This record gives sequence, structure tokens and C-alpha cells, in this order.
Amino acid sequence: MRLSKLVGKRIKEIPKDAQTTSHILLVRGGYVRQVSTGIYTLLPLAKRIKSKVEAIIRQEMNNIDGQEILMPVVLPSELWEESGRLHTVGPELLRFSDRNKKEMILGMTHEEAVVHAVRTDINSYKQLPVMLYQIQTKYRDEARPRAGLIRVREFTMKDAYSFHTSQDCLCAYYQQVHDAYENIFKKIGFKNVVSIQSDPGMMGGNTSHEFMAIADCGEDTIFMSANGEYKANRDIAQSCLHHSIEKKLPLEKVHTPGKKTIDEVAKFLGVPTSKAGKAVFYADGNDNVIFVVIRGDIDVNEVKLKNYLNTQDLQFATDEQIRKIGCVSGYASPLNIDFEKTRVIFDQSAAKEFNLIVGANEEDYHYKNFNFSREMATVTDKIDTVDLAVVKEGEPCPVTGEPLVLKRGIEIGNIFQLGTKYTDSMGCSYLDQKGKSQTMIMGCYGIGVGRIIASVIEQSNDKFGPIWPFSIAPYHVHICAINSKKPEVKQAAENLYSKFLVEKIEVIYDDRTEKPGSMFNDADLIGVPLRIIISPKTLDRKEVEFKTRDGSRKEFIPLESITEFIKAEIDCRSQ
RNA sequence: CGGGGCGUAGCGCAGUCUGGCAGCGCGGCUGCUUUGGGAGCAGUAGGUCGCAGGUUCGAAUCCUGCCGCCCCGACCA
Repeated sequence: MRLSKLVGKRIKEIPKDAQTTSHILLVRGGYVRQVSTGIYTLLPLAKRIKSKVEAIIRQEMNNIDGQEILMPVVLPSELWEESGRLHTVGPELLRFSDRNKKEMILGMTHEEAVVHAVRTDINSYKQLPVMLYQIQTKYRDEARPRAGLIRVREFTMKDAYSFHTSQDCLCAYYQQVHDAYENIFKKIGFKNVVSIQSDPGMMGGNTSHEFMAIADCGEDTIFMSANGEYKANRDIAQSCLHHSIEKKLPLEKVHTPGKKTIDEVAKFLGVPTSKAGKAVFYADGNDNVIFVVIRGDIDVNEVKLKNYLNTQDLQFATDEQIRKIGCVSGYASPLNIDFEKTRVIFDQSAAKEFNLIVGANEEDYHYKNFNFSREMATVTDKIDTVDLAVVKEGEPCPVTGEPLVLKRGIEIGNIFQLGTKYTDSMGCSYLDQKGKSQTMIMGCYGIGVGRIIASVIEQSNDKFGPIWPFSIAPYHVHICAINSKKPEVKQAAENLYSKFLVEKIEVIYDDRTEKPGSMFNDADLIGVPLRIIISPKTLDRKEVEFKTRDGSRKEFIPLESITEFIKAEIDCRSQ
């Protein structure tokens, strides 16, 4: 490719709309252009990178017996009606009607579509297990797209779906996909990707992992032990807090006039907030009130709570709802509660702590020295004790005991063991050896292609531009012809370029008559790993200069042997 | 959806408070000079000042409404 003809001009100024490194460099380098919020055109450089990423993914998916298909972007609502997601998924699902008033949607993920395909074409255990995948455009009507390609509305995703006759088979395959994903991210050239346990969320199912590219601009929070043995996202991370053993003191009612919040009560009684039991009330859509007790210095993790209650529908209870179950807002207490009217859940922190301050269920009064094991002894079977805590950086790791480290990450892939959530509701079954109809067991596996491009930049750049890993670089070699108005330079550069084309070397050739500074800056922005500089100076010595984008090498090579030299360099990087 | 910011040439911005010729830098095009880290000179093209309405002799500037874009939050397989 001649740089003079490449569509996508480099821009010197920092684009007004861009903040993150990858966004700035993708725009400045002429890789992408925004069309609307969260909607981008990929220009030739980005398209080449994307194709290379896809090729790596495709190879690994085929390696684990995946069969590539292509499902529609536009889908009839009926399919989503069948799975039930038409109503459970919020406004991020874009809905519209066609000219015949038929309700349609834009696919944000394709479980329904793939189940439709599988239930039509697979009906015997002999055809299972099977994995189908596609690399296809997805649309999600995101509330707030941001950071260039990292959070967008329209994007390309590799989504794969596997179908099994047993949970064991799914588990084994899940592990294969996990391994394939690690291969993919390694081949792409990421410096730092971790797989962490995650919350399955709206996808349903049990086990799931997220693959996180570690980057400061990432929107996900990851807790890790220093040695990396424990890794979990914010939604499910746990910590093991220390509880110093104390002598249980007698329960004592104290006057706390007007002190309603944890801070006020703790300060008034001269104890740290960790010695107070916080009462938090939630209500679901059916007016059921859930009474959560947690240590005063810890917040309730609503994702953990929703998962535990197996509901997505949960809000803070209103004062009215709290009153109805017989609690006094601000002085609510787990003591003497009517278990018929509310469900009580203790976070472990509050259950294990000694001599807590709790409410007295009476205006202006609290109790001192509440001890769960003593005060709740007769009703423990009516109380759930679970982990609902929001974990904070520095708390002890549940596995190693070291302080947890907080990192930011970009979710570039995820894998789920879905079970029968979709196959059940959509009637996706097969006949087993005995001729009996069985429901298929399903897994699904996604990778965000656009996010990968941005994430690689976040992990591999300098102040001049991206430093592409060889495997996904838009080109392998970049030729700069300096002072190409001189016929000998022009001639040598053109010769080399033609030769490279003949040798099928992926080359981009800066054939412009720019100043060297402009050419080098543009080359840095394009980020091609190998660079050849031809100038009057090098030609005087019958040489060209060879440089790597990462700055690790800079040497002069005889003009006559440069083609073989470059071929060898490419070979040893391709393997 | 809540809070904040922005919208003027392809890009980055000044001008808006205090109404009075549509500006600057980069980029583009032409010519000459220059060529190892974003060159110089000369010339030239490029505008619905986001849109609509209002106030005024006169609106980029003041008023009203709308739209778009960015950031924080809420939300998010």
C-alpha cells in the first residue's frame, strides 16, 4: 500500500472528543471515525487489524471443533418472546417494527437465534456435542457509550454456543474454550489478560468467567491477590475480614436521641462504625421486604444479594414498607422481628462480630452488645447468613490472606455455562439412546473484537502511537523514503516496494515527499513493527536503515540483502 | 435518566460577558526553496457560526425551544 493513497489521514491535534489513549490514537492515526455516539466506521488500517484478530479467533474456534455460521442481525421479536428475554431485557435491546408492523429487534446476542438453528437441525444424541460460532455485528442501545471503541453500541463480536447431553460434557468443553481463549489472547499479543470468575447476570446460568485486559481506563474492577492466585470481579469478590474475639457483654438498651445513621450512632457512643450493625431494607416487585444486617463500615453488594435471592428486581424499601413490617426507620433492629413479615439476611460480617450496636426498634433507642450467636440463637433457622459485602482494596484475600489488590480491566471476552435456560424455554431437545426426549445443555462464549483493538493499544503504546504486536499489525513492514525527490532514492524505494509486493510481504510504503519528521511521526502512529528507511545518506553506503517500532533494534543492512533479511525477520515472528 | 461541559472552515480553537466587516493555527491546493523527528516564502480555495423561532436598525453574540457530541453518575451478556 502506498501511504499517499491510504484513506484515513493522520491528525496532529488531540481530537476534542477523545480522552483515553486508545481512542485518541485510533482517531489520530486514521483508524476509525465516529459516525454517531458509540457508532464507528473502521477505516482501512483498523479493518486490517480487525481481520487479523478474527483470523486468530477463527483458527482457535475451529481447533476446538467449532463450526462457523452466520445468523441475522435483525431478528423477529417472537424468538425473544419464547425465551422470555423480550420482557426481561431492558431498553438496551433495540426494538422496532417493519413495514407490516411486525415486531423486530436488533440482535444484541444470539442465544435465541442459535437455539432456533440447533432445534431445527439437530435432533439426535449422535450429533452432540456441537459448537457453532459466528463473527457478527451486534447492536446494544447502550445508555452511555464511551472511550472510543471500548464501549460502543454497534460492534463485532465472536459469539459461540455449545450444546451437550450432560453437565460433565459441558464442563469439559467449557475448559477447552477457556484454554482456547488463553491461546487467542496470547497469539494476539496482549501483555496482560486475566480470566476471573464473574457474575452471570442476565445471561443466566451458573459458572462464568470474564477475560479482562488490564488497563487503567477499564470500567471493570478486579480484585486480585498479589500472586494472582485469587481473581474475581467486584460483583462476586470476597474477603476474609478479621474478627477479634471479645468477651460477650450483656445486652444493654441505650438512649440515642435523634441518632439515626451509623455515623451518628457510632460517634455518639464512641465506637468505630465497624462495631455497629447496619440495617438495610430492600423490596422486590411483589412487595416482599428483605431486611439485611451488615457491619456498619461495609456496604451491601446488591449483585450478591440479587443472586442470592435469585431476582433482578430489587430496590431500596420505602419508609412505608419498612413500617409495615414493624420496623422503625433509623432504629431498626433484628431483635424481636416478625419473621412472617420479612425475610432477614445477615451478612457474615455482622453475624461474626462481637458486641455490636443495633437498633431497638424504638424511636431514639439502640442496643449495645448484640451478639448474633447469643441473641439469635433461637431463630437461626429463620435467618440466612451469607456473604453480601462490597469488598474493598486492602482487605485480606480469601485464599492467600494477603491484602487484595484492585485493578481496572476491559472485559474482552466471557464464557458462561448456561445450562438449560434457553433450551428449556425454547424447546431445544434431542432423542437419547433410549429414544427419549432430553433437553440440551448449553454454554455460550463471547469475544469483543473491537474492544480487543482498543485494549491492545491501551497495553502497548508510547507517546508517538500504538506499538502493534506483529500478529495483528496492519502491515509488517513500513518503508520510509526520505528525500524521494532525489531520483536515486525514489528508484531504490520503488524497487524495494515492488520486490516486497512480489514476495507477498505486507508492506506500506511512504512514497510522499514529506519532511523526515512528518514521515517518522506518521509511521509511529501507524505502528508497523518493522521499518526500513531509505535516504541519500544510506544509499551512499549502499545500505538501508532497519528499525523496530518498539525501539529494540536499529541497524544498517546492505541494500542487496534487505529482502532476505526482512523475510527472515518476518518468518521468525510468524512461526 | 440525573449532574456538568461543549457546538464557529476538514481538525484544534479565539470571538459570545459588553450586539456593529467571519478570525487564528494546523491541514488542503499551486509554485519555488528545503529533506534524519511534524520546514520556509508567496499565492489560493474553504463558513447555514448546530437547528428553529423571537428581540433589535443590526444577532455567532441577547431570549425561548429543540438537536447533537463529550465527561461524571445511574445502567450495562
